[in-house]
Amino acid sequence: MVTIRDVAAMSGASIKTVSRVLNNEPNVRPEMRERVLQAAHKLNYHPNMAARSLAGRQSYMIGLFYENPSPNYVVNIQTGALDRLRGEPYRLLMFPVENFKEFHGKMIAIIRSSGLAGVILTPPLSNDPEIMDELDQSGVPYVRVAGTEPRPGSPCVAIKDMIAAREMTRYLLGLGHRRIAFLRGNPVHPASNARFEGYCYALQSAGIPIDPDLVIAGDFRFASGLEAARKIFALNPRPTAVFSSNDDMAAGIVQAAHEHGIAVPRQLSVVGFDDSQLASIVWPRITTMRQPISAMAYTATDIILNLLENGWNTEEIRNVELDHALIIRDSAGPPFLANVAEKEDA
Amino acid sequence: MVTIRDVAAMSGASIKTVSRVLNNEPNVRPEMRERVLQAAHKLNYHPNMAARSLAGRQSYMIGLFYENPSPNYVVNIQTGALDRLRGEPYRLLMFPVENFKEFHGKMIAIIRSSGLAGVILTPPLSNDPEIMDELDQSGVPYVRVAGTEPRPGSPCVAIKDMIAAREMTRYLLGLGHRRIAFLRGNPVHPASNARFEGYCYALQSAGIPIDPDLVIAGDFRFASGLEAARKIFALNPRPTAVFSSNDDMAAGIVQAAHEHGIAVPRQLSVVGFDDSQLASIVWPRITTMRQPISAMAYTATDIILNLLENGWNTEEIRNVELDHALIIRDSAGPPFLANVAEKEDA
DNA sequence: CTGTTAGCGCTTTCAA
DNA sequence: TTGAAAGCGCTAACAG
Repeated sequence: MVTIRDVAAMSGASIKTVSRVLNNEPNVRPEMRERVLQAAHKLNYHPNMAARSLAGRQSYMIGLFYENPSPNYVVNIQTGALDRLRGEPYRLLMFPVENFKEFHGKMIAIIRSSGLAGVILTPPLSNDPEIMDELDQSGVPYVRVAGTEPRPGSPCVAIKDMIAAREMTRYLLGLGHRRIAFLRGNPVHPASNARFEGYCYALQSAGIPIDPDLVIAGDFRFASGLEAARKIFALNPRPTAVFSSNDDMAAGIVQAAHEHGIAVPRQLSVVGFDDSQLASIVWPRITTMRQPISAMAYTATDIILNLLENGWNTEEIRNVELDHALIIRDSAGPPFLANVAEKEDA
Repeated sequence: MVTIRDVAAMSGASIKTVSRVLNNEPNVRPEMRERVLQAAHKLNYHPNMAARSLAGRQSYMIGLFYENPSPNYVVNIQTGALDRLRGEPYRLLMFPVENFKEFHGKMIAIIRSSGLAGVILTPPLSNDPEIMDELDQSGVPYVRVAGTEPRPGSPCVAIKDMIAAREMTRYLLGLGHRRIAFLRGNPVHPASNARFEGYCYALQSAGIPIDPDLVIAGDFRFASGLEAARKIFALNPRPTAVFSSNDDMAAGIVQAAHEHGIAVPRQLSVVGFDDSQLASIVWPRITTMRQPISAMAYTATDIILNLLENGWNTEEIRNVELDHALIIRDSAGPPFLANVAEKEDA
C-alpha cells in the first residue's frame, strides 16, 4: 500500500507538503507541486478516504434517503445527484427507508456511524418534522427535495406544485372540459396536496364547483391508477377528463381505458404529472407536467456541496424553485366528440 | 462526539474490551459485555466507520458499478443489493460509469481511494476483461451480474439467457408462428448474443432457417424499438411475431404498432424479455421472460459478504444460475388470424 | 513557502 | 479474560 509517506520520500518533500498539493492548498512552489504530482502519479498513489476522514474530522459521503417512491423517481434523483458529484471527492450512499415512521430516532445513529457529511431528503422524508429535528440536532447539513413546509435553516429545492397543477387544470379547461376528475397521490407526500389545491383553485376561478365525486384517492402507484379508473368509469355522467397527480397513475388509467374500450383522448382525456419515462412509452403518449427531478437533485447536491466547501450558512440559502413545463402529447383533447360518440356507440 | 473511550470510562472497562464487545469477539464475561452494552446505549454511542476502516485496514463499502442500462434495471439491481445489506454494517456506494471504454485504468484508483471492500459489476462491465484484470490486480473480491464469459476466481450470478430465449422462441413456434423477427440488444452486452443464440437454436431445431432480414439491430432502449418497428412493418410479407431482447424495445414496437394501426396481438405478436415494470404497464400487457434481477443482485451481494466475512475463497464459488420464467400476458397469440385479417382489411 | 509534531477513533499486537 | 501500547494514513496546528 503506497501512502503519503512514499510520495513524500520520492518527491523529496515532507508529507505535509504532499498533503498541501493533494488538497490544492496554497503556499507551494509550482515546481515543488509538479514534483509531488509526478511522484504520486509514478507510484500510482491514491489517498485513503478513511484516513482523510478521520484526520480531517469530516467525511466525503453524501447520504441519499428515500422511501419507496416510484423507481423512475429514485433513478432520476440519483442521476441528478451523481451528475453533480462527478469530479468531486464526494460519494453517494444510498439509504432506502422502509417505513419512515419506524425510521424515527435512527437518523443520528446512521449519520454518526456512516460519517455522513451531508444528507439529501426526498419526499415524504423531506417533510417529516421528526426526521428534520434529528438532522438539526446532528448538525450535518441537509437539503430537502420537494419539501413544502418552509423550515428555517434547511434549504429546499422544489417546483411550484400548486401553480403547475393549476396550469394543467386550466389547460384542460381551455380544451373545453368541465367535468374533470382529479386523482390524488399518496397523502403523506405534501406535493400531492399542493397539486390538489392547484386543481381546486383553477376550477373555482373558472366558476366550477368542486364535485367530491370527481376527487379520487390514489397513492402514486400504477395499481392505484387502475383502481381509480374503475371508479371513474362508473361515474354517471362520466367526466370527460382525468387529471392524475402523477404519470404512473395516469398510465394505469390509460391501460384501464384500453381494457374497457374507452378511447383516449376521444372519449376521455387523461393527463399526468412528472413527465417520467412512462408518459412517452404508453399509448397514447401522455400529456403531462414536466417536473425536473434530476435537476432538483442536482441543485440539492450543489447546495450541500456549497454548504460543505464554501462554508455557506443555511441562513443565506433560501428555498430554490425550479421551473415546470407543460408537455403536450396525445392523451388529451377537446371533450365535445367524446360524449356524442359515446351515446352513438351505445 | 462520544468515542469508545467514553464508553470504556463509563463501563469501567478498557477500550479494548469495549471493542471486543462491539465486534462480538469472544473472551468477554457476559456480565462485562452487558455493562459495556448498557454504557454504549446510554451514551448513544456509534462507532466511527472511518476510524474502524483505518485501524482495521478494511472498509465497509460495497461499490455497485453500472453503465447506463435502463432505469428499471438499475433500480432492481440496487434494491436487491440493498435488501441483502440490510442489517449489515456494509453500505452501498453507487458508481455510474459513463463510458466503460474510458473507464479502463481507473478501477484501482477508485477502489483505493474509496476504500471499497467489494465490488459488484453489472453488464456490460461484468464482461469487460480489462476491468476484471484491474479488479484481480486490486485484490478486492468482485462478483459479476449477468456475466457470460466464465472466469476463474470471479463468481458470477446469471440466468440461462440462451435457454430462456430458446424457450420463448419455442413458445412462439408453439403458437404457430413461422416468420418470427428477432430484435437484438446492445451487442456489448453479452446476454444480448446469448438470447440471439437461443432464438437461432429454437428455429433451427424446428427446421426453420434463420432469415437475416428478420434479425434487426437494437440497443435495448425504447427508441430503438420504435426504429426497429419501422423496419419490421416494411417487411413483406410481414413477420407474424417479434421477439424483442428486452421489454423496453418491445414496448417501442407496441407503441409503433398502435401508431400504424397494427393490432397486437391479432396482426402481430410481440414478446419481450426481463419482465420489467414496463411490460405490464403498456397495453396490451407484454408477454415476457422474467429475469429475477433483484434476486441476482441479492445473490451477488450475498456472495461478496461471504467472501468478506467468512473468508470463502473464490475458488470454491462457482457461477450461480437463477431461474427464469415465461410470463404469458396479452401481447402474443396465434398467427393465423393476423394474415387473414390483414388481407381482408386491405 | 516548508516541515515537525501531535493526534483523529479505532483495531491490533502482545503481555499480563 | 483483560489491558497497555503502538500504530492505520492522513490533516491540523504551529514553528521555522
